[in-house]
Order: sequence, then C-alpha cells, then structure tokens
Amino acid sequence: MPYVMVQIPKTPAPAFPAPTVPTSADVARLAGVSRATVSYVLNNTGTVRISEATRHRVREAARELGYVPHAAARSLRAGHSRIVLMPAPSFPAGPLFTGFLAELQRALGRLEYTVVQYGAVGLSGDDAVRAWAELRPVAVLVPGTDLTPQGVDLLKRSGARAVVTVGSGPVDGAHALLLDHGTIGRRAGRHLYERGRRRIGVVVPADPGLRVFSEPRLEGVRRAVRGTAATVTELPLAYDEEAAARLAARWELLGLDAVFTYNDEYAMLLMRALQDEGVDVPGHTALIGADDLMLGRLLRPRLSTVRLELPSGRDLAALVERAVHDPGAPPERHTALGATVVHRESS
Amino acid sequence: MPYVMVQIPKTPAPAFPAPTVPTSADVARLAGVSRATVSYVLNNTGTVRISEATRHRVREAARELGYVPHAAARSLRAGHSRIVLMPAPSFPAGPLFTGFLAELQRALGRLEYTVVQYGAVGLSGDDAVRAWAELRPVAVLVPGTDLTPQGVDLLKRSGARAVVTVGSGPVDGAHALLLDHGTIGRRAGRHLYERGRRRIGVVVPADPGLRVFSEPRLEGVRRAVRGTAATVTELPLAYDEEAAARLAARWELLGLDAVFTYNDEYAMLLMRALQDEGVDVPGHTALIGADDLMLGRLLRPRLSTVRLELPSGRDLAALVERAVHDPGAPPERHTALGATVVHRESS
DNA sequence: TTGAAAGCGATACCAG
DNA sequence: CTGGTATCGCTTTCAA
Repeated sequence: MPYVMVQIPKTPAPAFPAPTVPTSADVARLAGVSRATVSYVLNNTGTVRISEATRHRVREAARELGYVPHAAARSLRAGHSRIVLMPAPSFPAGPLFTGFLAELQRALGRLEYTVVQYGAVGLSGDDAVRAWAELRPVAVLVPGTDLTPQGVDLLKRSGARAVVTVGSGPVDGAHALLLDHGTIGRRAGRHLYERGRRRIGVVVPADPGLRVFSEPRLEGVRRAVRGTAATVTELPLAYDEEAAARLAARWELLGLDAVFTYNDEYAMLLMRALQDEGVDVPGHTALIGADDLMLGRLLRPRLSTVRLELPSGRDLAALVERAVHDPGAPPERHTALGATVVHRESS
Repeated sequence: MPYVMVQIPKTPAPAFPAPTVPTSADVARLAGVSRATVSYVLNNTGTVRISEATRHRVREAARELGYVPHAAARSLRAGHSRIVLMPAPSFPAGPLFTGFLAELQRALGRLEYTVVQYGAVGLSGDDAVRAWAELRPVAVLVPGTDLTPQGVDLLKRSGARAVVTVGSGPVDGAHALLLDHGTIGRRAGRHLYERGRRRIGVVVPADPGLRVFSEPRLEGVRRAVRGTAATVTELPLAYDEEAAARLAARWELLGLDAVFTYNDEYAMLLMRALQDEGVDVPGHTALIGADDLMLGRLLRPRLSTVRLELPSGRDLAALVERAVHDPGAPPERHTALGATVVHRESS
C-alpha cells in the first residue's frame, strides 16, 4: 500500500486571529499567582491552605479566560487515565444489545469513567489491540471474540487494569461476561419438544457477523433433542422479505412442524411469510423467537420467545470498578443465567 | 454559577505492582540509541536518514518490549488530537439513528479519527460542554438541542475546529445537519388529507426525550391542513401495550378517521390495539407511520410510512473532514431532504 | 501561604 | 547519520 500523506491546507489568516487556548499558566498570570497555586485552587487540593482571597482571584481569572484543563496533560502527569475503551462490535447490534450498551455507558459515566468507542476499521486482531493500547485505557471491554491471550497481555502491559470480554470468550487473563447462547437454544428446543414437535427447523441468519451467536443457539437446540427421535434442520435466512418468502414457499417440502427463529425480529419476518403462504401458526408449525422484544407481543399470534436475563449495565460497570481497584484478582467469569421461555400463542 | 472542577479520585496502589509500561526511552536503551532516533525510526520520518542497521535494531527492541506509543503524550506534544467527540444522545435512539451512528463511526474511523462517546451524566448545558472540552477534541458532534452559542464558542476556544449539531439546531457558529421533522409531518398530513381524511390524530410519544422530534412532526401536520376544514388532534401515548389499548378503547369517542403515529414502531403498537378493538384499518381509520422500518412492511395491512432520506454517515464524516481542514469557512447547514410518502395499504 | 522546578512521554530542532 | 535538548500542560514535592 502506498504511503500517502495528507496535506493539511493552511487556513487563511482569519480576520480575528484564532484565540490561543488558555492554559493554567495564563490563569496564573492573570491572577498574579504561580501555576502551582492555580492547580491547588482549581483541584481543591486539601493538603495546602490557600487564602480565600487568592482562591477567588484564581477562579475569577479561570472563568474570564474560559480556561478548561487539558485532560491528556493531566493524565500524562498522573500516570493513568479514566478511559474505558470499547471497540465497536463486529456484529449488527440489535435493540437488546444497544440498550445494554447505553445503560452501561451511563453507569460508567456515573463512576467518572470516560467511555471511548473505537471503530477499528481495517485493523485485525493484534493490530487493533495495539491501536487500543495507545490510548492507555484503564479498562477495555471487548464485545465478540477477536481477542487472543497475547492481546490481553499486551493491553495489561500497557496499563489496562481490567480487560473484559462481553458476550463471548472466555479468554485467558480476561474477565468474561458470557451470554449463554447455547442455553437459549436449549430452552427453545426443549420447549418445542415438550409441546410435541419432532421436526424442528432453526433459522440461522445469513449475516456472518451474527454467527458467533447463531451457532451456539443452533447447537443448543441440537443438544436439547439429542437422544430423541426429533430432527433439527438448519435454515439459513437473510434479513429481507424475499428470502423469507422463498423459504416459506418450500415449507411443505421441508416437512417441519416447528421452528426456532434465532430472535424475535427473524420470527416476525418468517411468521409473516409463513402466514402469507397459508401455513397455520402454531397449528401446523409452532414458532418461537428469542430476546422478548416489544414487537413479539404485538404479533398475532403473540410470539413465544426465550427471554435472556441480561446483566444490567450497572453490574458490568461495577465489575469494571472492582477489577480496576484490584487488578491482581483472578478473572471473574459471569454467565448471564435465567434464559426462560415466555410461552405465548405462537407455539 | 461557581466554577467547579471535578476531582479525579485516586486509585489505591495495586497489590501486585503492574509491570512497568515500556516507553520510547526503554526502547532507546535496549537498542543502544537515543530517544530521538527511536522516534525517527518508528514514525518513518522522511527528513532524516537512518542506517538500515539502526532501524532494524530499533524495531527489534520495540517488538521485544511490546512498546506501544502513548497517544496522550503524542497529542500533547503535537498540540492537537484526532478525537471526534460525540456526547450520547439525550433521546432513546431508534434503529434508524443507531444505524446512522454506526455508519458514521466507521466512516470517521476510516479517516483516522478516534470517536469518543461521552456519556454526560448529571452534567447539564455548559458544564457538560466544559467536560467535553477537557478532551481537546478536534471536532464535536452534538445530537439534540442542548448547545448554546456560548457552548460552541467555548469548544472552539479550546481547540475544536468543527462543531456540528445533528438532528436539530441550528446554533450560531456551528455546522448543522438538520433532520427536517416538520416536513415529515407535512408529508404525512398532506397524504392523509389527499386521501380524503379530515379528522386527523397525531400520536405524540410520552417520552420527554422525544419531544424535540415529535413536536415539529405534529406542527408539520398542523401546517399541512392549515386553511382547510380538517382538524388535528394530539394523542399522547406511552410505548406500551396498556397505554395503546386505553387509547384504542376510546377511539370511537375521538371520532378520528386518520392517524399519523410519529413513527413505525408506534404505528405497530397502535394499529394492533385498534385492530383488537375492531377498528378497521384503513377502512375506518387510515394510518401512516414514519422511518420506513422493516417491520412496517411486515404488518398486515402493510404500513404506509414517510421515509426520510438520511444523509449517509460518510457524508457527515466528509463534512467533519472539510470543517477540520478549513475551520474558517462559514458554517454549513445541511437539511436532510427527500421526505417521501411510501404508500402501502394502511392509508 | 506561595513559588520554583522536576518530570510524565513523545517529537523536532539544531549541533555535531 | 545521530544525540542532546526544549517543549507541550499539568501536578506535586520541596523550599522559602
């Protein structure tokens, strides 16, 4: 790849020259004190006593200049940051995961961490890890699988006090928050089996990014009916109407009497296509989704689903806090338990 | 308002002292050269010529130590960062906006920007702005309204070369990417009117965070039928089944013959409730949503909707790049045009 | 109670 | 070709 350097065009001298960013030295000058004093006052340092008059002068000067401290300089001096780095997930995030992330972010914010989302483009594996390490995050939360023990080690050696994999793993040396997709599949499979179904289809999204989730879910269904006469059929499906219609068109040929649709969105997609094809749900084919989204309750028949008790964002934030305080502790491994079938009308 | 600076809590010394993070000085020592030489080699500085032997020794030493440069130190020295700061939106992001953000993030990543999502908790207005400014971002993308001209000024004075409001505004001095919610409402209103409807309801989500969007949409409907005999009725609605059922129960009393549901998700919610109540859609009541989500196509009747042509994340990333290169340029104001009615079966 | 100065890690100028 | 050295903005010891 050729090395290209972007030329930054000089800005035409503005009519009013760009005001230079004020530093603590500027504040000190204006207040007629030293930079040390400025730092003491603005940080409310307890170990030194500064006269009220001086404090006031300093604060006034800071206000007047619009002084804002420089986070990078501060954390350089301090030797550590409060950055929690979260690489963007490699899979399309559904509403469930999106909500989880939002909550997590708020929780971390409340603990005074700064969340940095890193959109690692074109970097893979350990290259990406190096890019993350440049920011010297105090903690790293990695969604998905792309993390090796070497990666964990590099992060720790560059100062990360906590490395947590979210939704997969476990990886040596890292804490893990496991979303047990296998159990989701098992519950769905067991439910369908108990309702008397024996020829079970399992929708597997075509999106390759979702394979990390869909494969364990499929495997879970297989495990649920192992040793019985029931069969499990894999049904690849893209997330669009045409693909669903094609699948529904050959439904009779498939000879299935039940289907687990990966999640509620795919459930809606397939159920609609089946109904358009004249397939009775649940009479002919029982159908169950997962994730317990609002839309499932609105479908007719109301959608049966597997609800996963996600840990709250607060819980994960607490884990981060714990790990940061005590980096020596052995890796925790939390599994999101409580996958339960919500039986409604479609199964 | 008093000037307060947030104190960063100190973390206690770890039980096992972390292995010290290697610096360029360590690399220099191991390679038997000066720090300057290390910098030259690792950055491929073109202006100096270093012997191949030395280059190799330096690279080898860096690899051996697992050296990773310190981004904060680098940008402190450089005087600028590649940070694009994006405060977390104050409204619940739907699938449309979530997708837009993900795309934007990838696009910015491709331009070598680092996206920092800031979950501003408990901070409001200019306090939040000060917190953002501490990171010395080169650009700030603000979703929603909470930005004053003073805020923009503070950000610029602390080094931000581009400030862009997304989805609202405009704010003096900032670029704006406007999502024209008024037009969405107008299109919906006009469509219903042209289909012969005269008593139009407009769903307004109870979520206060959505008011920034829902109010202009409502106003747009009002504007569309201004000067005609048609009436517009505001229908507050929480996003849950019970609220929808209550609303549907008094549908006859409301005497409406059409409804614009804010978006497709609320459309699904309300349509289901109306159908359960025996209200024929579109026979008795015409219904139109917005955002053209996949789920709308799957409903029966298929949902009419207003599709908004969102600018791509790439476009916004390009705007950022332009603004960063030429901060002196006057603020651009882009309006997402192309709100078009997609007429399906529900209206 | 305040100030001078060292130093966090990386870079770029200027000598040699 | 390579090595000192000043510098970015801030915190914190040590002296005064």
